[in-house]
Amino acid sequence: MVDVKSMANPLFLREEELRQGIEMLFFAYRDFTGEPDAILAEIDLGRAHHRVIYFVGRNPRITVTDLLKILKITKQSLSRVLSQLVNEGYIDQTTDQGDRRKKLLTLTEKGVDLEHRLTENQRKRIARAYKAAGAEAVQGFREVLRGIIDPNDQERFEIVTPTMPVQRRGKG
Amino acid sequence: MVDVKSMANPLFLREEELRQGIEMLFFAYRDFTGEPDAILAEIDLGRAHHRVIYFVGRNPRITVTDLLKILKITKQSLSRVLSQLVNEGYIDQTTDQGDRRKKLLTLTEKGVDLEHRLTENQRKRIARAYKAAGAEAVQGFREVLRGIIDPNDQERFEIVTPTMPVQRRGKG
DNA sequence: CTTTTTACGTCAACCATGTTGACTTATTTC
DNA sequence: GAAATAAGTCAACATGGTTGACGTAAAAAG
Repeated sequence: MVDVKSMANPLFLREEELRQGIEMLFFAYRDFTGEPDAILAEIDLGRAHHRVIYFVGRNPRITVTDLLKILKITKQSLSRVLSQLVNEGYIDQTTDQGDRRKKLLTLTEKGVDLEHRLTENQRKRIARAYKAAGAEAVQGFREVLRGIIDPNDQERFEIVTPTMPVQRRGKG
Repeated sequence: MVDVKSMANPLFLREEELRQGIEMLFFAYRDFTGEPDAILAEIDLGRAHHRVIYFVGRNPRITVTDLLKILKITKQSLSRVLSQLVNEGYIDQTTDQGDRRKKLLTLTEKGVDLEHRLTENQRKRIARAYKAAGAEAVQGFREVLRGIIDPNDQERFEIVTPTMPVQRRGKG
């Protein structure tokens, strides 16, 4: 009887483990976002611009409203960075011909280039971590992280069944 | 031959999977930090105060310098929130008797109370995700997240061998 | 066809939290 | 005694969020 709490809870939901989860998220996010900032600073842009460029790149022809839903910021706040990105030729705005109230946002070639430069570090960081941990750990990583996200946005990350079926232990 | 890239790379390090990793981190962190902000707003504090309270709670008698290393912000920036927290009775400062230059920071009872209120949501969120994903997924989550963190801080999260030994596949 | 709603934009003021730079005070270490 | 360390302070500034009010064009609803 070394650890009463863990005996009582087979999923190890001890305070300590939960706190480590909190902290790992903090450290991971801190380090994850740290690197692109140097590149951004050189061209007088900030982290907010990065987020916009990223999600426009990921969702070509996205509307302003939909972008706001992803970022969960106000339109006034978005406006500041978005208009800058349009003015400086990173993003194109076109009117939706089906609904002419909507403006569709797309990265220009210049925008795509910047996006790649910015996320290169992040992709490498993730790739390194994935490789070190192994495919099975990646699957667990995805499942837990998905569970942390608000239900609304969880759909974005359907659990992908691996190409080569992996036997799962526990409730499979 | 449906997916050439995944054939060539057994660890599924495809662009798409990496990007999903990037996005999941963004969404998880966004939602994770979202909830405590409401509580903080009521008592005229911000996220920065939360971070300080959290890490002082986790590291009683921590020095200012060590706290700065965790947060990776400037002392001027920390000073603003820290002095506020001391003034309002959330944190106690005592002089280290071994090295009287150092000031040791500890949560007061009031500070502990607030810390609990603030992290309650986050702990529940993590616990929910852990429970839904299962112990094995949690292990993978930890391994990957740890790999994302800068080497300097990885030591904080030694891989814990589970109470009940779990057989690992791959390089074990 | 008029009204209402939606999508988008804009001006203005404000706040939180980060930065750099310069300088001070104790205290400890060399 | 000099140098390094721990902490604090003042000032100016940048970024990126907020609320509130208001305007315009287009679509949807009545």
